[in-house]
Amino acid sequence: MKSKKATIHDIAKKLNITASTVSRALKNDPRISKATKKAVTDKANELDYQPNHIASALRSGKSQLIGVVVPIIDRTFFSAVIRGIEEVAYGLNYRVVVSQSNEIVKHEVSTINALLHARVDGIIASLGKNTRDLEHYQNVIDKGVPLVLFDRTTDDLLTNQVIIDDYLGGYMATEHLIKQGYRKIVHFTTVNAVNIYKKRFSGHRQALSDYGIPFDEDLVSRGDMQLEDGIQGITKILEQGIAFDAIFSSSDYAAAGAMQVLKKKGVRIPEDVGVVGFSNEQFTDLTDPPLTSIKQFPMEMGHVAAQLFFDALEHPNKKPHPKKTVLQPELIVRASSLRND
Amino acid sequence: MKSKKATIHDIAKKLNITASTVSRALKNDPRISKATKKAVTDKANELDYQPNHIASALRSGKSQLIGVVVPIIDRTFFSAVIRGIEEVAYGLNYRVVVSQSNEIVKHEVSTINALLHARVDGIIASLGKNTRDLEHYQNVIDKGVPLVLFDRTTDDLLTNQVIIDDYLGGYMATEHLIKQGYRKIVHFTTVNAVNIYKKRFSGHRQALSDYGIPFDEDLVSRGDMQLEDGIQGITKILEQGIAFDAIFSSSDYAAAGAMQVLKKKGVRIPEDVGVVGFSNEQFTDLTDPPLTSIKQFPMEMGHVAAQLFFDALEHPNKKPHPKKTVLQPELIVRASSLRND
DNA sequence: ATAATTTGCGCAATCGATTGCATAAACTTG
DNA sequence: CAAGTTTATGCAATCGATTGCGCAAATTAT
Repeated sequence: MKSKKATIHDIAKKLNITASTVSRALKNDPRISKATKKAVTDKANELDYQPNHIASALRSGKSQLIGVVVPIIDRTFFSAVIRGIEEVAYGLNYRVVVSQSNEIVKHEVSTINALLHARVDGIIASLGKNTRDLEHYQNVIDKGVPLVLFDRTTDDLLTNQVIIDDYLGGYMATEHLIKQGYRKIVHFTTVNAVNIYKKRFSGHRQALSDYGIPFDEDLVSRGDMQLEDGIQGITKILEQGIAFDAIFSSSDYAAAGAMQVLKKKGVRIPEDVGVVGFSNEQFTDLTDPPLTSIKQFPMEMGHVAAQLFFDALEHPNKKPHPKKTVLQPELIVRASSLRND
Repeated sequence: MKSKKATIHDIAKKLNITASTVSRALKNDPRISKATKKAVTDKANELDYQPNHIASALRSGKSQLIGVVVPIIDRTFFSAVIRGIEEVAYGLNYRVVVSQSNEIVKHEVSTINALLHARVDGIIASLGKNTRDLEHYQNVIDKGVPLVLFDRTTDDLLTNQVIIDDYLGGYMATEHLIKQGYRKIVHFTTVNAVNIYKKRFSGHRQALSDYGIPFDEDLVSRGDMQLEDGIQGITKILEQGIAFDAIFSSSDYAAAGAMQVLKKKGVRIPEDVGVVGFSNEQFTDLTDPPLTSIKQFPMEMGHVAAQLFFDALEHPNKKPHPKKTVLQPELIVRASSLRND
């Protein structure tokens, strides 16, 4: 009940030695005799001694905390990355503080500042969709706090990054559709120029070009990549009477929205129109038909991000050469794009 | 670049006063003159002073950290609860440390201990499916650390809880099916006796009873509530030739699995079989047909959990009367259970 | 046996912020 | 004007762990 937590001073008092000796004994300092070490560790166990992280954090200036900032937590992708980070961090006795920016720049800024304020030892983050001004991140770097960006990153900051090869993902998706015999491929992308979507778009165009299919701007639909945007995007294209036989959406959500519309109109998937999404969200197995998508290995991304973070932590001076790790995506073929002809 | 963080001592030195005065001035202590206060706050701004949380944590014994333990982070439900907790916590200048137990008891135990070790000011948790032994949680209570349980809770611990009325949810789901004219309702529940699933089951039976429908144990399928369990569960029932015209699954995932099997067999949903899930996961809009489900208001649950936490924090002695807040679920009707006859 | 090392441990300061107690100065009151 | 109050601030300890420096005792070398 009222058992106050034991400190090194309590141990010291019981053994008639000083706290310094206890501290050294616990840290296995060679200057302390074996006998004393044993006495100390025994007594520590007896008193259920737990070192006070806060005290050592104050002394060492390290909080053993990593701040993680994501746009939104309830996406399979981001929560899996977080899990990946946690796995590495916990093994090294670090805790993870998760914050969401909710895609709102103001939140992102204030959450970054709050984390600095809380003296986290570093920050691992993915940029919000609308983040243009990078001052708050530059501020992190300037303060010498290790920063790792993942997935939604930027090359305008001199810092470590982990990304997947979005260009390749876009290429694979489109190539797959072409090989299945689709030719007039609608592409869903964003209005704002987020890096990852731009790259997927590039990959898409390159695949078209490589297979001798002319690129048609009319087939590009721009929106916010949500379910609703997929619905509206495809509806508009149908209304305009633009002919198409496939959709490559840079988001699974928009793809799902488009499928709903198409099915309602009696368009058969994949017979009449093939559909490929991006991210391999959990629900891609559950749509009808199941949605072909690009898998991104988010757990692994989390592992790498954490490793880059700990590397940076160990070499606080090594700023000149930020590392950029690129992971390979994988095409997961499901029924929505499998035409058997 | 090399700007060391300013401390109250730096401010004090520049103003030729002591750190005590600075500290008091910043905390708006009435004993300090207005002139001094202004000088201090001005200088603090000038030096970009940020109070060191770690130092005050050491002094006050408070870390301004809430540990949150969930079985798994990438479920809409849990991540929304976390967001709800964050919203309240951030407003009160608290940070949230999120940990996943991954439904593994050993992880749950070690993560709880790690959080205590990290001196969090309290813990908000949801029990793992396989958690029987509650010693690690009892330990939290015994140490006087505020503990709030949500959703997957237990009455075997004397602590605050937030739950939704799972009994009512089960009742509403079944009543809805009955009102739509379904009579032979399969129920998916767990093998292990997790509270929430037991209550949904009770509600289900009560609804049957209230509408004069005999309960049939053959219609109950027990599994782990994942997609795969839904597939296997319904497959087995079909193989056994047990007649049924509806499914009430205590999990959206299992419901989705069952729907896949039924559609493959040519069973029409909702004409031949009506389906209702539970949790209102994001994908329930995306299945074909969209899945009727029970919405749980997870953000609100997070809010309440955080409030209970802060209440407990303010009244560390008030142990005798743990509060139990029960939230009302809501039936979200979609096409999977709408029979138009 | 004395000098030179090594071994084992204590002292005291430090990390920043906080706070009970003391004190000097300014002001009020009789 | 002396005594009592109030006002504004300083002093020093505290929270717990860590660490450079120093010093005795034990051990080894000469």
